[in-house]
Amino acid sequence: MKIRAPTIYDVAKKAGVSITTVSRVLNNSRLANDATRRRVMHAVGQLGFVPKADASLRARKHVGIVGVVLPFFTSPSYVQRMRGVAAGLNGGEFELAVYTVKDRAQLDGYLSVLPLWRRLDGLILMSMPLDAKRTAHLQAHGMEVVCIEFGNPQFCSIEVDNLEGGKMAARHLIERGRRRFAFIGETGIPDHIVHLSDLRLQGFVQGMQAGGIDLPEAYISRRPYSREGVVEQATEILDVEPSPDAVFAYSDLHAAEILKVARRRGLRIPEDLSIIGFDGTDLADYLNMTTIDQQLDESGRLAAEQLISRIREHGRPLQNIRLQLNVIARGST
Amino acid sequence: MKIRAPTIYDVAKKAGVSITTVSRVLNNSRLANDATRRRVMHAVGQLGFVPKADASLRARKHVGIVGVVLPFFTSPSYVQRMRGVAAGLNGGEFELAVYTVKDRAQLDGYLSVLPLWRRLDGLILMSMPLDAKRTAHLQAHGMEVVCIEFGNPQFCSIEVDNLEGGKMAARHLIERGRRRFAFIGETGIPDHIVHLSDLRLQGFVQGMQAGGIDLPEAYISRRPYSREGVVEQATEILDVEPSPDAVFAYSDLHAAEILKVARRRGLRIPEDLSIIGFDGTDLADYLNMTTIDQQLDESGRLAAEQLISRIREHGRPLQNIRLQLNVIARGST
DNA sequence: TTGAAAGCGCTAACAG
DNA sequence: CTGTTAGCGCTTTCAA
Repeated sequence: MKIRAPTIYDVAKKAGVSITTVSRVLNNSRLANDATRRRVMHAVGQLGFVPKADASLRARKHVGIVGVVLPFFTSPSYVQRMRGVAAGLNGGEFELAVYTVKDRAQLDGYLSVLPLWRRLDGLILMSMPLDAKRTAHLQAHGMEVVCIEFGNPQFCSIEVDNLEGGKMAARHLIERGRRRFAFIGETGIPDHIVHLSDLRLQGFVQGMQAGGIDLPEAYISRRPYSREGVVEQATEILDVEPSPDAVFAYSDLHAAEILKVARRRGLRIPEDLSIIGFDGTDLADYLNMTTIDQQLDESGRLAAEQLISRIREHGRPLQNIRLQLNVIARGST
Repeated sequence: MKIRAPTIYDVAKKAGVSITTVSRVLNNSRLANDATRRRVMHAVGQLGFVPKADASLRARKHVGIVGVVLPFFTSPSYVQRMRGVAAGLNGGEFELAVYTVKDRAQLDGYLSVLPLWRRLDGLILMSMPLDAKRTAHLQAHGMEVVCIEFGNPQFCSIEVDNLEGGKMAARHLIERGRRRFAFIGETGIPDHIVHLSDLRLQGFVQGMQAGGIDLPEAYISRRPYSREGVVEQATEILDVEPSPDAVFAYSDLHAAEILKVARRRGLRIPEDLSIIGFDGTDLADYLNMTTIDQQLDESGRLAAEQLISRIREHGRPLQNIRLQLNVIARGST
């Protein structure tokens, strides 16, 4: 039983000829006796031999693979985007290569090296910042790119108005008659990931100001994300006096954790405390939680579709799409 | 004046390093000082160097890509397995190619063609059945395989005792003093996906019998999965007279939906109705829901690790791992 | 973290 | 017509 993939050496041995002969037969050189040729081809068949180079050097117009670069797919928002991408790839004409990136250096490495190899027809960048130098590099090597959560006039992009999202949250809570607001978000996000927490907070503050409400520092909590961390954040925020009657969470994941803490404390939701998340994940649905939907699946699907259409026809006009945000009002507000 | 395309030798000379170092930089290996990396990339840019993919492929021991074949990653259980896989790939020495399969034909297509293609060092099959013919084909072409949720003596596999899982659910509910049980699961699962619902049901029934309890047909609901479908299933089951005081759901996703229906009906959980899910997903945690944990992340991680170790050393003994199931008791029971 | 040197699978001289 | 052998450009030990 062969374990390694067969090579021309194996074929040569099996056919009782030299590797040269095998090479010649495989390359249709006329320097090859017909009987020999048959012997070689028979061995090729027996071994199921496929020349290695052919496998990847298929002189195709494109290689049929698109890459997705993302920080991880631990959190539901990335998952739902990926789900959209998979849907947009539709049918499997393009394969999907996933690159999870854990720090700036690795990201830079991928961005500089991937375009050189030409093993990828295009790249979807999720929540990855892209400076002018990287952009130029990618363009110079003809790599098609779609950015999600990071606008870039040189490439297709799919974004959402995070500032407006914050405002929507504020408006929604104000409409619900809430008055003492709090925000729980992230900070210290590594610099290879796009940071949006502060933008949403800023919108939130603006939205509240428009309603004549203030957000004192004590009601703002930002910290690097971890499940335990959010529990602490929630605990601290709920302990502030007077305690808030509404919390806007940077993500549904944050909101879910806050909800748990609130329930454990015996708070009635939404009577004692309103909670609104951000993302529009399935999780929010299962938790019957109000959230700002940012059409995650759709963003992934669009990214894939745009990318493929640009791969097929390089001249296609760039699209910089801004998806609508919507409040999905549910039981937590 | 040479017209020849530049090679790593040229790059190495220009950057004043060895070809080894150039190779490492090009492959984004972590063994490469940042300054060195920059020097090399600069030389690459200057020379307009493009690595020859076929030479690389030839010299490589393996291509550095593992594939995952799975039906979709819509449901949290797949996501968590994928998360584990990503963790097991650890560091990016291997890239991840994802193949989502929508029907039997597509599965067969991938399984017959991927081993020939040689673009993959190994394959992780999630919830995919594998007959003798496919097995032989994969083996014949030296493809390393790890099966999750489907035992196969020819390959590494990672499984869980679903029958036992059903029993555990029954025992847990009996301990909680429950007496009128119901089961909500799936049926009509397409034949390219491993079907486990009935096995869990069977274990559930056995576990109940051991406790002297019966499960009449009316308390068993099976249907092709959809969110609305589960809502209907739950509604119907809760309408049976006398109504059940405990439900075992085939998956956490089912359980989540049932929980929602129960709450909407004003049932107190767990006083009026106990709900136990299966999977041990984060979702169950967020919902404070009891579940049978099957160590999803761990299964993915192990699969990746086993696969890589077999790729590195083909002779390594096959491992057929059976992971432990655990009841995670939470507020829903 | 780096480099020297021994491969990788295949093609291309060149000799027979 | 066929085999020997020296590369090709890149990767992978292994030792420093």
